[in-house]
Amino acid sequence: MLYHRFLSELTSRKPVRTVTSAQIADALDIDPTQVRKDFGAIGILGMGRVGFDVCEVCRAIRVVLGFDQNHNAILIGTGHLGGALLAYSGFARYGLEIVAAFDNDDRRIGSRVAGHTVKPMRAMTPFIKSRKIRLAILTTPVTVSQKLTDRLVTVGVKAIWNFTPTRLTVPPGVLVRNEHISIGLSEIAYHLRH
Amino acid sequence: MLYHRFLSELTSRKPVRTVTSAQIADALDIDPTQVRKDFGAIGILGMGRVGFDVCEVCRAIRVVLGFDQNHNAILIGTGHLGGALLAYSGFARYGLEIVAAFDNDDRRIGSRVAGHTVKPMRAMTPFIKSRKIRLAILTTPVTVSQKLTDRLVTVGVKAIWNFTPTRLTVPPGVLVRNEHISIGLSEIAYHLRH
DNA sequence: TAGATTGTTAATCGATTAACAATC
DNA sequence: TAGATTGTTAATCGATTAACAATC
Repeated sequence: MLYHRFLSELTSRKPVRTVTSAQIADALDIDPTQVRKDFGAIGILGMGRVGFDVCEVCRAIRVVLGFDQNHNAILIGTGHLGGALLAYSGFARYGLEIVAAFDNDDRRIGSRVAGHTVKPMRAMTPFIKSRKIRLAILTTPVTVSQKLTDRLVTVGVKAIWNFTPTRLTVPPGVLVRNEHISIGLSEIAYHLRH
Repeated sequence: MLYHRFLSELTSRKPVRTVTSAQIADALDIDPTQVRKDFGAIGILGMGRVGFDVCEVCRAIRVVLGFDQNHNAILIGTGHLGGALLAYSGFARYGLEIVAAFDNDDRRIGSRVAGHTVKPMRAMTPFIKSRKIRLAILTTPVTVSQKLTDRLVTVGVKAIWNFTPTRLTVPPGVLVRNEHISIGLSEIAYHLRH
């Protein structure tokens, strides 16, 4: 992941063909052996004396991370954070497309947010089924997130990107990725405390 | 961090006095010895036969994480994401208060966002100096984030909470915490790919 | 060829887990 | 007292680092 970011930054600055493990290790402050091990693990072989082909590495990492496949997602909860995510244009780069946004609030339903017409909650289940949606982004109030999760799971959603500060319980086979702000905050608070 | 969240959830459900390391370990799916080690490391001693005092543990964790101290922060960039963060009411719980919001856009300057009047960028440096701000939250376009960071650092900011998808370079002693969406996204994409 | 960089095996380091006497 | 849970020491495991022959 960090490799991918570093390599895209590298190529965006000036077009380079190859990098050595030492260069990467220096920039990312890790051990060069580590880099070679990691690359080897995903089946990339370097070339003696010149290093690794940047394009080849990038491509392989994208495949491993799953960014080469396109995923359709729905977003639930069009408040501040939901709106910010809908407006974010960087998802396409990683193969993610938000294809619909849902909300419970009558004042929001039917309005347009960042190019999406907000749909009512009752339209959610049929939508998931017909479009075979497997990923849902949760930006709702905490009070409804667990109930909603249960509903999503029963209609076939396989991954939930949880932006609400709740720990969700799901059956095995379903992934919950928590994006909880307080983890980052704790690191900062710790640093500021000296 | 995870401990803290688990314990607050536990007490919010029903008021319990003590927990055993085994209970915590079960819930968080780790080894009970690990729990005792961690607690020991921050100076918390359990009681034989009954376990640990919940309140005492929570308090100690908050101190370690720095949540007991209050920090004033400024936010720069009042777009979608900036607005969402300004509207988020959960920061107070962790001792963080956003005391001012800045933007470059004339249409936004002077407008009110979630109770804050957006200030122009030229007011930023004097504000930081007079209020001795040590933390800045960055929700600007990527094009200006590094330049802005340099300015912030020279006027005394010690920590930057970076929500822009750029790797920032800072002098030693300054912390950058990156909140990059693509890390979470890669985990999800990986799972959906099976 | 000479030299730089790789892939891989061996050694080190740290963190996680197991075991158990001490304690309330 | 008896039993459960702790703190801590020892053992295991994995991951990181070092070393070096093979390679372009």
